[in-house]
Amino acid sequence: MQEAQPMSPAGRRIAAAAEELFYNRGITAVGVDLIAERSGVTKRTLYNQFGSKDRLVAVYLAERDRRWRSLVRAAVDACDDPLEAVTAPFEALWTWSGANTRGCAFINALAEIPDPAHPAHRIAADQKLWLLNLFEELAAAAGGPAPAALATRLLVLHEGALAVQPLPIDVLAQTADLARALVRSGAPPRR
Amino acid sequence: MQEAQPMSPAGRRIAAAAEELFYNRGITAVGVDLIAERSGVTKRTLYNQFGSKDRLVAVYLAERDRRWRSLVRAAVDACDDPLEAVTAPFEALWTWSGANTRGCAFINALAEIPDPAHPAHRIAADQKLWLLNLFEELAAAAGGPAPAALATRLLVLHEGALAVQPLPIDVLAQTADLARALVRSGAPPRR
DNA sequence: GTAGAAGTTCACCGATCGGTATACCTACGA
DNA sequence: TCGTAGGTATACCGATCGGTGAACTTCTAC
Repeated sequence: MQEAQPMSPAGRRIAAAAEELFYNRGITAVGVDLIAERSGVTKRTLYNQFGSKDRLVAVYLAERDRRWRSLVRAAVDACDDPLEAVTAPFEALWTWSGANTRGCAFINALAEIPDPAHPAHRIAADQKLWLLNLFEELAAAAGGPAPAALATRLLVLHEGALAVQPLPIDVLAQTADLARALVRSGAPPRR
Repeated sequence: MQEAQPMSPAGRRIAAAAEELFYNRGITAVGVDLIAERSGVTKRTLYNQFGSKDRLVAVYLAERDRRWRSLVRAAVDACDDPLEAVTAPFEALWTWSGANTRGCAFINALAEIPDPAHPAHRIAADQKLWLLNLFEELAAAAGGPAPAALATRLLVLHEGALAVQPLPIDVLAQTADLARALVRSGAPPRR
């Protein structure tokens, strides 16, 4: 998984069009013909570059994942205080979901692709597990009492904030506040 | 919207098959032919009963919503302590999502149906707003200081717990614990 | 005894799905 | 100068999509 995909100009245009369409309209609902037309490219070129729709879907998610991770990493690295760093992904979330009202691309992808054998399924699931792991590392580094439990709770908060994005309510600031409170107080009562 | 749908036997079989298929495979990915075959019914009958696929999708979500709400209502009503009642929906969630690993049907539907004008979109969105409203009512009844803010946070927790369902991690118990801690810390001691 | 609702059978519709075949054009490096 | 990689244009494939038309059966209620 180390390939830096030296995409051709046409390949990049296809990937960009695919991302916009897949995210905003859903993966299954968007046909390859439409993607080709939107990127000003022949269907033949699309298949020369990506081989199949499934592979294009995987590239779409992998590329989005890559960009998102680098945003999160940057937010974490910008923190001096290790306690502050734990909730940095929530700050990144603020930046990431600007005017998006379509929720999380990876959760949405899991909704459309139930098959665990599909490469796109793995990419989407791995993204969540990566974040969970990051939370745990950061929590441990901050010296809290139960880093794994805290990480689980932060992940739930994070995914919850994303999940309600399509609704006409503003939630991000409150969620970030709650996350910070959780981190500061250590992990609340184990039963 | 008060119709109690006196469905015919065939209609009920169609609705049952549609629910199973839509939930487990995704709405767009499932064709009407498959639903008809699974319910042992002709496509003609399906269209006589529901008129269109869109309407069948709406019925699928409405029916699921109805069942879910009655489960939540029952869980709430079973609580004597109004403080305990606030987190009753999390207990209902425990019952609701038995072996489900496909997440929330309504979030998934929103992922596949971006068009706000689609009836199914409204049903899915309304389900979340109903829960938000319920949380606020329960929080207010319990006498807490900021019921609206607490309700928002509980909704985020609830949706987060559902959203991570497809992942191989167990989260429900911890989320319910956190929800209870939130309620307890936000409300003044009873009597 | 008969009307009407519910359901079946089966053929059919145009559109779109993911994917392929063939042939041609063009810029560029050895 | 020539091969080749990247791209275009166009036509095509079988399968499936959501949806319809028309005639026939079966059961039930008035």
